Amino acid sequence: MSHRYLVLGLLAEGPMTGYEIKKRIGTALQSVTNASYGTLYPTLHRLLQEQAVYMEEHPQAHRPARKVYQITERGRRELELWLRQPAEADQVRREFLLKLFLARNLPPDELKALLQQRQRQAIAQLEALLQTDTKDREGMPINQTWVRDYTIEIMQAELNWLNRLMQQLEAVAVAG
Amino acid sequence: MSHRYLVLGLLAEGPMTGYEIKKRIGTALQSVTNASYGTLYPTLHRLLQEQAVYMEEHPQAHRPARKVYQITERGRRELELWLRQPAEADQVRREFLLKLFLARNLPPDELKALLQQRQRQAIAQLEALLQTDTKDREGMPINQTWVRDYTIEIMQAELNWLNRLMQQLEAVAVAG
DNA sequence: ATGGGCATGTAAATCGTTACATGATTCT
DNA sequence: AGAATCATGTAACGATTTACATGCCCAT
Repeated sequence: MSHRYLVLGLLAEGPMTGYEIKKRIGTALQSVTNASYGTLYPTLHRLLQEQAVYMEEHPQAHRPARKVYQITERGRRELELWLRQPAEADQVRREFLLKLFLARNLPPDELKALLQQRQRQAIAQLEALLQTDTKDREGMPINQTWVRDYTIEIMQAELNWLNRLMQQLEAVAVAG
Repeated sequence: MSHRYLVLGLLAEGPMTGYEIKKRIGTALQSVTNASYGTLYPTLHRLLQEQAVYMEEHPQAHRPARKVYQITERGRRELELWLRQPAEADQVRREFLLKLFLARNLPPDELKALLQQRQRQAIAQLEALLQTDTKDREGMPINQTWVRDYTIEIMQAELNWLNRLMQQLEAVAVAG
C-alpha cells in the first residue's frame, strides 16, 4: 500500500487536513497518482490508529471541523525506512500500448487515427506542463520540479516515437 | 476491465489455452501488464459464458486437459469496437517518482544512492530489451516491435533525465 | 533429488473508485 | 442563479494479487 507513504510523505512537509492533502496531490503529483477521498480518509484513520500521525480538531461554524494531521516520530521513521528501499520496477500499463499491440486487427487508416489521437493527447498534456513552468516556477519546491521535468521528458520521448512510427507507416503506404 | 480485451486480443491472433496466454503476455507484453492466473482464468470463463470465445477440451494423460479457447465472431466485433475507442490518458504511477518527490526528507548521499540504484535498474532493463533485438527480431510480429521500441525510447528518456539530475546535484554539491 | 515447466483452478484478502450524504460560503 | 470551494466521511462494488491445491514429466 503505497498510499500510506504518499500521505506520510506529504505530512512530512507539514501539518495538513485530508482535504489539503488531496489538493496537494492535484497540483504536485497529478501525473503520478490520483488518490481519491475514499482512499485518503481511511488511510489517515489507519495511520492515526497506528500512531504514525496524530490529529488536532479545529471546530468551525457551519461546516465540518478541520482535522489537522501531523506526522509523529514513529511515522517519520517508517517513511525514511521506506524511502531507502529500492523502488520496484513497475509496469507501464498504458491502455494505449495495449491497443497498439492489438491493432493488427485494424485497417491501416484506423491505426493511423489511433496514433494521431494519441499524438494530440500527448501534445495537450505537454503544453499544460510547459505552461505551469512560466507561471509559477519560482515558489515551486525542487522535488516538484523533478517530477515535472521527468514527466516532460517522458512525454517528449513518446512524441518522438509516435512521429517515427507514423513516418514508417507512411513510407510503407507509399511503397505498397 | 481491460483484461477482457487483453485476452480477446491475444485470442484474435489464434487459439490458445490460458496457460499460453500467460506465457505470451510474459514474452510480448511484460512491460505493459502482468496479469495473473487469478485474473486470466476467470476472465476466460466469463468470455465463454458471454460467447465472445468458445472452448475445446483436449484431454491429456497425467495432467489437466488443455482447454483451447478461440475467439468468436461476436468477440471479434467487440474487440474491434474497443480498439476504435480512444485510449484514456493514464497516470504514470511510478513508485520511484513518488519516492523521488518525497526524498527531500533524505540526506543528499542517500538521494544519490536512490538515483544510482534506479540508473542501474534502467540500464539493466534497457540492455535486456536491446539484446532481444539481435537474437530474434526476424520472427517478431510488427506490433510486438512497436511495444518494444516504445519501451526502449522511454527507458532512454529516463536515463537522460537521471543523468541530468545527477549532474545538477553534483554541481550544487561542489558549489556548496 | 530438485527445480522448472506443464496445466488447471479457487478463496481470501486487499485495494481502490464511484457514488452518495450533507450543507454553508464565495466567486462569476 | 449556479458553480466551485470548503470539509468530512461511508457503502457498495469492482478489480487484482497472493496463496493455496494438485501432480506428472523432464532435464540437470
